[in-house]
Amino acid sequence: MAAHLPRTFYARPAPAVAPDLLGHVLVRSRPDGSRLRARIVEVEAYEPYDRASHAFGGSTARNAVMFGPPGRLYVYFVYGMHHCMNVVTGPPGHGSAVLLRAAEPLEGLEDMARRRGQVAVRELCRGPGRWAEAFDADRTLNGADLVAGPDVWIERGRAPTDLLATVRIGVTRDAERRWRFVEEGSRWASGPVRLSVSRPARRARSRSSG
DNA sequence: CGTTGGATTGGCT
DNA sequence: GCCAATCCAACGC
Repeated sequence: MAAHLPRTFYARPAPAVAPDLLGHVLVRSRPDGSRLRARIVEVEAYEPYDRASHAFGGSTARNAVMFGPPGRLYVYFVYGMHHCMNVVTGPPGHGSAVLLRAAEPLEGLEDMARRRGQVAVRELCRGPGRWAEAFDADRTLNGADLVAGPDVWIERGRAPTDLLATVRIGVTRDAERRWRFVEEGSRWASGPVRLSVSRPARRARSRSSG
């Protein structure tokens, strides 16, 4: 099997780990022996001195995993109905993490689609809430070890040719930090994948139905 | 294809 | 009480 990313990979600041995660593959082993696999194309970094982070203000019952050792999964519940998956980074006690926002589904697509409902393959893991649902991730997965645990891990994948750093999505405080990292041009991402929106090449007169 | 608002729980002030 | 690291359907053009 492909090599897991080692603990040292995660033991760095979130804004350093985040872009390095692009291209690697999140794997979840299912009880029946099958696997879910998806290639990471979009992530966001959160640091404890950053008011957008759950860790801002210190450790609580909800965010305690963020303050534990790096290389664990931090799963939280939001908006009363969605879960989001994060990778804990930095030295123990630091309180930083990388939000997993979007991925290209590689294996177990039928399993994902069963939970996601009748949606296009493109929609299976495009967005943190969608990806968590596709991977059947809830708070029972909170704290799972990605390095030594048997259930979920990250293996090496093909690095992107180019990546883009933009502002984070849905963030209102400390919103100016460009800590969202996305594989440039990826059709699997949940937000902008280009620096500027290019004007549609509309020659002469446009046709009625475009 | 863009924008808008509702859903619905729980964490923290 | 307030509002959130979101998603989706409904609308208007």
